[in-house]
Amino acid sequence: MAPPVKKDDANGTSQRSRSRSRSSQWSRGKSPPPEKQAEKDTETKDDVPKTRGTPRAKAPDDLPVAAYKEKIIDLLLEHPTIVVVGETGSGKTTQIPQYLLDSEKFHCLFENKRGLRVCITQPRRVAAVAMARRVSDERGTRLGDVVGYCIRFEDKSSASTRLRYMTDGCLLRECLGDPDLANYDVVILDEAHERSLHTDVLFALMKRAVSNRAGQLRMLVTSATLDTGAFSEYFACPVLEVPGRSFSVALHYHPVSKTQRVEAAVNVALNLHVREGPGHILVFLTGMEECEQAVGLANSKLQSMVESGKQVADCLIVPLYGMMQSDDQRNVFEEVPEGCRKLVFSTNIAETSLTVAGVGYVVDCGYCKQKNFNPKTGMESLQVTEVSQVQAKQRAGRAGRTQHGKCFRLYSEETFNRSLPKVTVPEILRSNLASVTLQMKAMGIEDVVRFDFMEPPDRVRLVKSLRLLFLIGALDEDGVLTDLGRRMSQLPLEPQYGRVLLAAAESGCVSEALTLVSMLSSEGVWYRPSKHNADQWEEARATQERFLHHLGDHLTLVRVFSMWEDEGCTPEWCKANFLHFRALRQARDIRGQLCDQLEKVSEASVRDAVRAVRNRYRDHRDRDRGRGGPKNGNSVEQALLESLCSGFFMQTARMCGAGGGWLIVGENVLVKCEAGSAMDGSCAEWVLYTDLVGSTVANCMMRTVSAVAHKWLQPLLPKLVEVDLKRLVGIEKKTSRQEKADAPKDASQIAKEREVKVGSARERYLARKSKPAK
DNA sequence: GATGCTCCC
Repeated sequence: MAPPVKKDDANGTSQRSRSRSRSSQWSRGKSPPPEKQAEKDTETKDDVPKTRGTPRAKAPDDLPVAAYKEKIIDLLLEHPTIVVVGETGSGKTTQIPQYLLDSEKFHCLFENKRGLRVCITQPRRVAAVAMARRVSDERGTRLGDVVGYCIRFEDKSSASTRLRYMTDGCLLRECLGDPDLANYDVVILDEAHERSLHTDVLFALMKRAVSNRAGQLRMLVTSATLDTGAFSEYFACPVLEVPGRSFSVALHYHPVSKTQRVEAAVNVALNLHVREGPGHILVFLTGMEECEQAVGLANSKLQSMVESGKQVADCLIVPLYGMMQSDDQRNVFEEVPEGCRKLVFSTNIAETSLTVAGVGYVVDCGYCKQKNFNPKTGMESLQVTEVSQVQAKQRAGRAGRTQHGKCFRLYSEETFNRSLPKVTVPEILRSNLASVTLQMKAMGIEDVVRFDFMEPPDRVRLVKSLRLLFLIGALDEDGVLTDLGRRMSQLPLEPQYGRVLLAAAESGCVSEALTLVSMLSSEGVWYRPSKHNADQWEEARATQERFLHHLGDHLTLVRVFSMWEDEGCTPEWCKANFLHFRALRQARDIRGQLCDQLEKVSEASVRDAVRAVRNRYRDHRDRDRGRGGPKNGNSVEQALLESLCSGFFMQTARMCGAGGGWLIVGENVLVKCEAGSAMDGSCAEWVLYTDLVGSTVANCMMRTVSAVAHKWLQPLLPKLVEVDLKRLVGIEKKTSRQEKADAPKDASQIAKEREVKVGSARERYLARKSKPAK
């Protein structure tokens, strides 16, 4: 463990009485040291070889992976693809690329004489950067020279770069222009066990590329779990196991009912605190509310223990979750004085993304939240789900990084073995595939439905994504990529947003559309304090209400962004207005990138248009400040909403009855706006939404909603019934056998028509019903 | 009667 840093305590109060006040003071008040620290750079990657004390450029030569150096090279000489299983701390991410780079005999394998080029993918940006830094240090070179990295917004590599660390998403995008990856001789897909969406798609693309390149492209897949059957079967390749180097973790099972998990977790944690020796405590819960609740609970329980005269050591109690203010998040990683224990209540952010140093005890509630996209309804839900066995092991492993640890699972061993799924459902089976499908089409993969995925997504999911791409004009009726589609694929966006930008570029609102799409792409602009803090919660609600635009949430977002820019893009303004600075800054970065890329793919000149708007805005700034925006702004606002329709006309709904909600087009589903929406309580005839959220069809809500005019939708809506899925999927055209297969389609057509009739009958009924009630 | 785990281009 790192030596404890002397931290002077301004209060000078006694160790004993401090436990409560200190924790609250640390988690809020004192601002962090004024170092210019990038967000979330506190992360350390599991694989980084540990060096004690001051960092040392040389890699420790006792890394477990070192013993396998020759074996890895030989295997990779012999097989185009291999899988390496290495537990945390084996050094695989940093060392293997160097072994390849330094091996004479490995170089001989390749015909090209430009020098070996290796690409190593990571699921996370920070990891890609950290790994590149580390390896560059070890080799004593300048970052960006022999060793570099490439992540969104930042390419720190050059023509001389041999080892290129990058995010999986970046490599996927690179595949667009270069499907066989001619730029590389070796590709290493790291952290494959995480099964990120992009890595899963890369599996398939790489398999193809390896075969196309006939021996001149080698691939190495690394995974942390032992469950590699799926990998070796899919790639038909050997698996090499490298031992890890972490401490043992003793498992304890302590089943509690699902509803009591927060309180139980707090009790177990406090018990550990009172009884056990050194080592911080990390508790896994499902979300922000639970973490905040647990912090409150733990503080008050500890307080009453102290009051009842119990001997309790000092303890810093903090929450940790992604949406936390960055100062607060940083406090979690600060050193504590000797003798003081950290008790961290965290979401699964601490599972892989962030590492809290010095953890000796883990409490695992056995649940996590998982995002799920329902292709049938287009609904996104966030569900509390049982963790997988792999995830549970990952959580437990967090206790054994620096010492022998203990892990308390709030479920039985039987549950672990019988009920928990072995692995987490891969993202590709839970996600909206529109973007992935479009990219594959753009790479020339025609038959997406029968593509050789390692774990093929649902047919419904794939077909739905094709349908969506057809609706927005990215594919023609035979599923062939259109020119419009090619341009959309070039933009790092969900295809629907890409469609909106391209439409906006033609209709004079491109600057506003760039702002809107950037705000939508950046997550969580609104700061919503925990409900446990009622005053702050209400203050936030009231403050945010002032931004609302009467035409909806989309224009509200545009307004927020331009006001922020107008106020100098400061974090202070964000704080005062309950907005996430991080999100706005991210939106600004995205906006810049999109502006450049849209310029390349759009026929109109985007940069000029944006500049013109900025100048106009500057000239009129003082006069126009205030809620309405520019006087002639109405037309720009309408143009923006109209552009929005071209990407989202299938996500619109019509007012049903008086105040009864809206009925989604083409579906028989009644929906409302999410609370806090600008359209909540509105009686706009037609609304458009960019997200639909909820857990069941019965309680789904529109999120980010705007009023739209029917005349904008009218020309677009007929497309909804025009789509012929069979043609789209690419099933061969009319044969006699085919005609038979068409019969059920007619039946479904009839069913659909009936559905529409029932829908309108229901609508009339609801309208009647709500009238006398008024 | 109700709200947001985490990443990525």
